[in-house]
Amino acid sequence: MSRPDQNQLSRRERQIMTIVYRLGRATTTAILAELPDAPGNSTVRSLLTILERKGHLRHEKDGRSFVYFPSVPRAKAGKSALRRLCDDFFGGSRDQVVAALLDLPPSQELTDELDSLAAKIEQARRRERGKDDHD
Amino acid sequence: MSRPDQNQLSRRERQIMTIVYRLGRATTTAILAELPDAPGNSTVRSLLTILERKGHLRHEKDGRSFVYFPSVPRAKAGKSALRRLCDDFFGGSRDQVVAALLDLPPSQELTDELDSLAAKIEQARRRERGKDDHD
DNA sequence: AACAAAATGCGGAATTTTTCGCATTTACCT
DNA sequence: AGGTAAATGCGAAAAATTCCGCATTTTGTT
Repeated sequence: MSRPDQNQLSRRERQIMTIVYRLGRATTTAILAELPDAPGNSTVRSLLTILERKGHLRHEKDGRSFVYFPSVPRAKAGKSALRRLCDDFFGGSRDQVVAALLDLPPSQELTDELDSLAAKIEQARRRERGKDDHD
Repeated sequence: MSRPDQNQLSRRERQIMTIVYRLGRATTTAILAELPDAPGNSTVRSLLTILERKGHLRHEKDGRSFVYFPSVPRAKAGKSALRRLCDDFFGGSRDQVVAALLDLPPSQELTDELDSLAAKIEQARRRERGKDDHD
């Protein structure tokens, strides 16, 4: 019924998390540059501090600036996000997600990806035949 | 650089939009029931009104209550969300999204879906071979 | 048509977010 | 080592969000 996800974050917090995930690691300045309706530098730092206190971000020192990165690795977070998206917009059907994915932006490399994709399907199939449960 | 999406929504607004998308259509009460840390009934109505004014929701009257639904159809919104998720968490690679999707929560029906899925891939493949651009 | 139950609309209070300036600390360069 | 530009930390104001009570309207029922 409830959702432990980032839906608890405030607007700015969320925007920042998104940017950090997209970038992988980022300094205040880099984030500032990506932020819509960019606020002042201090503002961003405040938010970063808050996000860190809340446990969503961590940071390392690089030279004289802080470099922030998600405390939950991107792959994992992406998976959660995907699960949510799947539930919220596609009735939980991975099937439909893939369908949507396939006709998303018909780009150059899609064709190439298709092969790799088919291979993955096949692989998953085999894997699925092997066992019945896990997380 | 900027993002026109729902990242502009406030926390509650977003939570509500999510619920409405998941449910398709919903009354104040239904939404209230799904909302984490459920506030009062009036509160939800306020938010709904705001979301409607902002153009994210619409409503019809059913009996004596309002039934809200997204002004942007679920399929379309889902696609946008998917594109974003793809960019933010998977470096824009649909490939990786599918990979993540496949080893998400290996459930009962996954196996069945796999077939349908493979078929879709094949279909997309053919479609892709046929033409070079569209939207 | 009168009543009761259920919904809506509104206005403003309480809380959270968001913002920034300014003092202080830190790393790089000469 | 000293100077300086660049970063950080903090505290508090401004703005936005969130919340709700109460009056009013609407619908179903008797």
